[in-house]
Amino acid sequence: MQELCDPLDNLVFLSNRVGRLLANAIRREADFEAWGVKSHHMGLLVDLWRKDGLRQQDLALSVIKDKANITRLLDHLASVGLIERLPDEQDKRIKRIFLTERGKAMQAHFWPVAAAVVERTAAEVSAEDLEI
Amino acid sequence: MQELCDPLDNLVFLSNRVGRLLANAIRREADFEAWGVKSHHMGLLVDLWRKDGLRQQDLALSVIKDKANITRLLDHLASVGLIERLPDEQDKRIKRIFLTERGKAMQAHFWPVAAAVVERTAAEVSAEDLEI
DNA sequence: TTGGTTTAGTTGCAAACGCAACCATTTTAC
DNA sequence: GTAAAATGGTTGCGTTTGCAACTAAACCAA
Repeated sequence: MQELCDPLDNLVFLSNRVGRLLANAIRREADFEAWGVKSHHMGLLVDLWRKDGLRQQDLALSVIKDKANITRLLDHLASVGLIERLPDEQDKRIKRIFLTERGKAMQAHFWPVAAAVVERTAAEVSAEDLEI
Repeated sequence: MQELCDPLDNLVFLSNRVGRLLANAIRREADFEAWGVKSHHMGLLVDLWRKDGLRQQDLALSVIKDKANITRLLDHLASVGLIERLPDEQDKRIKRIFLTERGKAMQAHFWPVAAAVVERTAAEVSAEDLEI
């Protein structure tokens, strides 16, 4: 049993740790609260910065939060003027999420800081990675 | 800017996805609810299965939840007889967390199922991994 | 020693979360 | 075509979560 499990839970364990190390470090150094958002919203924003015009359902899958939460988080992001919901032309059920100018401005300010943090943690990560 | 960011947020993105893919798959196939715990407790248990006798603070760091939550989650795990808190001899502030026999029994039942799931997802993971 | 700072754990409270039920729209099957 | 099933999004509700304030114990400095 031990032989099977070690690499496996290492994988789970590591992937959790990496994401959280980064999240914590970034939270410390980049103050996204100045933009009117909290840490809960960052996952959504990062997704949108990667790819604009997603459906709420896409975001739910990628961030792995309930679609009900996505609704509420997007309500907030819209209220602080970072995103807007535009109806899909072909499918009237769908609302596509787009960054506003303010949303893109935030990305421009936020990205470099986050990048620096990740680069700094990259060393430890790859070190641990090699063990596996 | 774009050159810097792509590999970096891929890392964040991937590590999130991997952990959650696994978590979801395992939840579907191994019913830990039969042991009186919910998904929220699993991270804690996995940590303890890796290493017994940790402090609550250690668990908080590793699971990256608030230490207040660790207290509450451990309250529950203790109430269903999976763990016990023993005071540290040298430092009276510290409570060390140990698995009970029942806690170890759960590990024995749970590990093989989780292992199978992870092995099955390992293929996609390493595929995505190569992109980075 | 004493007094101030740090660390471990607990409790209160507001916010975020997952689940389920719901409405609207689209797709599938007959 | 129409009825049934599936999909996208919203709302309600009970639980979990993070933050802040707190107690107790250990550490450090004068």
